[in-house]
Amino acid sequence: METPAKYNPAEVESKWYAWWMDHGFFHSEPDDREPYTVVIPPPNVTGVLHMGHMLNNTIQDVLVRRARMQGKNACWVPGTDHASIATEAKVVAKLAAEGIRKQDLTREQFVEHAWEWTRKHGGIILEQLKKLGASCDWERTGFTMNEGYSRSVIRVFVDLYRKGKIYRGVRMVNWDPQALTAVSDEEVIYKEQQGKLYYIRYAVKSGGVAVVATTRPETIMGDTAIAIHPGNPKTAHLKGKTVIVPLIGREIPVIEDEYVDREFGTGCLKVTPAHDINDYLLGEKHRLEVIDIFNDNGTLNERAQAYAGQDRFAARRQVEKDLAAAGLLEKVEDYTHKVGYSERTDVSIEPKLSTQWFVRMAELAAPALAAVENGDVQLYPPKFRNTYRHWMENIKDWCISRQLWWGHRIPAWYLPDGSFVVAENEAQALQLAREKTKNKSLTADSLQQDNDCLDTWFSSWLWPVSVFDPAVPGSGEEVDPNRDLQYYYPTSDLVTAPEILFFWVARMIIAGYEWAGGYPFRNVYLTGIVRDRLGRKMSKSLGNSPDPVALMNRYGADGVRMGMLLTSPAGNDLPFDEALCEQGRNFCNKIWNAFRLVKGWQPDENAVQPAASAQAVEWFRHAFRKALVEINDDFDKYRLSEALMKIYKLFWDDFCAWYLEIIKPKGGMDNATLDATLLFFDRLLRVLHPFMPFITEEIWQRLAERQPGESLMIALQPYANEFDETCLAHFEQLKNTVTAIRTLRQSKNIAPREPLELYVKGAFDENLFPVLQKIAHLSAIHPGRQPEGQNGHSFLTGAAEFFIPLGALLNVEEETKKLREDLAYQQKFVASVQQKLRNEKFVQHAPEPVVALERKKLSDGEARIKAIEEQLAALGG
RNA sequence: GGGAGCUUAGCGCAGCUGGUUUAGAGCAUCUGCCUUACAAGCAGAGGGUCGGGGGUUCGAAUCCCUCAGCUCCCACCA
Repeated sequence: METPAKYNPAEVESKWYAWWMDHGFFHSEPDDREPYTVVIPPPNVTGVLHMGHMLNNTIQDVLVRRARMQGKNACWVPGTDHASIATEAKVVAKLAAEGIRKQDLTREQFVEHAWEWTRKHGGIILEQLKKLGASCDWERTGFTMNEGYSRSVIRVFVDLYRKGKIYRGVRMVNWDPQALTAVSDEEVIYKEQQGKLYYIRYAVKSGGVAVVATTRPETIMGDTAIAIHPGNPKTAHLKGKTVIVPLIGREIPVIEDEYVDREFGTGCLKVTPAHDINDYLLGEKHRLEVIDIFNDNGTLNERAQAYAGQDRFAARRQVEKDLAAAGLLEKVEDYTHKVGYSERTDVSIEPKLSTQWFVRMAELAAPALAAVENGDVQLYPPKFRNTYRHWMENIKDWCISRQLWWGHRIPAWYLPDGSFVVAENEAQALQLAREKTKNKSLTADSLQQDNDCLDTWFSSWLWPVSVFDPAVPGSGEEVDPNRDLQYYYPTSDLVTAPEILFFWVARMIIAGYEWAGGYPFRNVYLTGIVRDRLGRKMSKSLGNSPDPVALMNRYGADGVRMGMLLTSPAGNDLPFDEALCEQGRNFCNKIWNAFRLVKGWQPDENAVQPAASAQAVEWFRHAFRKALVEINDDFDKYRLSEALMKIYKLFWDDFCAWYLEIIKPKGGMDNATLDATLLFFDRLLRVLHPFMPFITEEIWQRLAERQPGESLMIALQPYANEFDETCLAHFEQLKNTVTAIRTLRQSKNIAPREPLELYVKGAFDENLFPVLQKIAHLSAIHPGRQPEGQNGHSFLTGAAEFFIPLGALLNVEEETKKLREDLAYQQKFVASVQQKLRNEKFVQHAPEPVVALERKKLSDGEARIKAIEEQLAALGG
């Protein structure tokens, strides 16, 4: 096989991905091995790959590939989420562009359009993941609207209903007037906004005036009271009075409640129970009338009298004008406040009373809270435990109905009398309805299924269960023990964004305990949020996200993977910078070139292994082992970027810059060294493979003859062995010595290969002399004191003294100055250590090893001072 | 308003239960090199009184208090 001079990622990546697929390496079936399972956080079915996905899926792939190479039965389940609001919004927009309005379609027609859209766009994102190298088991690709999956969702709903954990109720919900649906609290984004505070005069029936401050003057038509603080003298004169709502002339009472802030505005609060959550609570408490003045689309209704039909914002301006004209507007102040916006449509949320379905959460949440508290489920980084606890302890009931068509339709059927039954299907519903009404002649036609869909998260929370077992035991019926669920559940690691810790992670844990007998995953790795250079979150709306596919084309998938991982410790934000991908690409290039070098070495049967090579092999063996131990430790702690950085340095610095340079043959390559080198390369590729799957497979296949179907991705990770610290320390000193010599050459303008002589005195491993001689380009190494009467440069590494004769090259003055500086530094150091040791309290209180260490520092320092003084003397200084 | 976290070289970070660290890598920067694996490279160098102040201790980047700045989560004062 010829080795191309340039590494071509595009070609290599598509080649190996297809080959891996052909050989079924991604597919998993239960067997005797230990399972390692990951379920993908399913992206929106019509979504497009963004940087967040890149990060998230790279991390998952690293974990999965590594587990596979540890001999585990790795199974990474991919799939997509039907994402009801997001998808429905897209379909509505697409139809609108074609001149079709949703309200002109039947539910069935609309859903068919949505399916068509899903079939067309769904899966694009999965194809993009393949380009990244994701080793998912594509035969298990899931979808939250699959038949089996839908059945689980419905069963779970029915099960919860029967357990009394689902109820229907009138509640204040976050209404999205554009999507015409309620959205959950979590889907409301509060934005700081420049608004106005209007001071409005309400006439008091018995004479006088009450001034009320509000940001929403258009809601006065829904006012049913004015509230004051019972202990506020400023408003005491209003107690028990009746006031008249401006413009519409309705009479409303003044109520007293401690909720009212005496300091804010005028101390007088208008109460609009239908349009403000706090007012609603006040209204409930004081049994106030509730007057809803809005239509679902945000326009005002007939109860707003003259303003009926106007949009809420237009009405606000009109009301302001009319109030001003009537002399009822005392003043208007600028006011900054926060307004809730719908995450999906970005229109401002209207608090609205409506009948919705809710899940009672408190009891369900208890085991899920305990799971994280007692460590059954580990969060990485652990700081999220606090947030998790806080949320779970204050959990509120979950509004699960959405006024949408795309999604799982709520399995409730209304009877002619207005009551309802909940069942898995229409037939069962009919049966229940007949039993309930004792009317055997009731027909399906007389049942009307609820029009709403379930919140997307009501299906996502079953993901780790349902992808393995579509038939969740939800109805209380006996379900066949499921082979896959038993084997793969609970999953091992979940990798996701912290922003959906509550949306999704917490609810999956809840669902796991409720229906699958335990936690759904052992570890949760919460990734950072990918931001742009300005620190803004990358998002489609800002258009500040680079196109991942273009990035992969430019830097190779391996390069981008490395770029994503290098600086993304769990839970920290990742300010994305293309330079990181560049670094990744450069590393690929380095690996490729190292391979070209090694591949070019032909074994020479007659060549004898040089001493330097033997030493280098011995050293690198230990260096590799040590790095491996540290890398394994990093993995155990989910410190992937640190693990990667260690491999990066191991390969680039230790393997390429030191090891390969030392063993580079001048003539023929001996077998012993070559074999060792090929083995090292093989081991390095194994450790690298989870991070950079493509280039490692390409090189591994070229490194030796392989059997058909043999692949690095199913090879085993090396085992961590004992390593020799002494050997590593000796080599470290060697490196420092070489660096000192190179620095000397640079400062004296001595060419790198100009031979020099070296005198060594003191502790230095003589076995390393051949290595030192070779890479420092020395003509000779003399053990012993520097020769008398020669000018030269002296330096220290560790406890060894070195001398290099320089003759005329040496600038005595400069050298003396340098030595004096060094001397001063050492003296200061020794002085500080002496001071410490003179401190009786230190010697008494500090543990013995610490004191001994200080003593050693002192004696080493004194020895160095002595050596420097001798050198100065030799220079005649 | 409540809670959590962060602040260490130009940048993004590591430094775990205080003592082999008078602070560590990476990238960037500067200097010298086209040395037949690699200029997407090689060799070398510089750069931080660990946000400010106080305390505990023989000893603090590390523990405590306090101030300042930033971030996130929760709540949503009209």
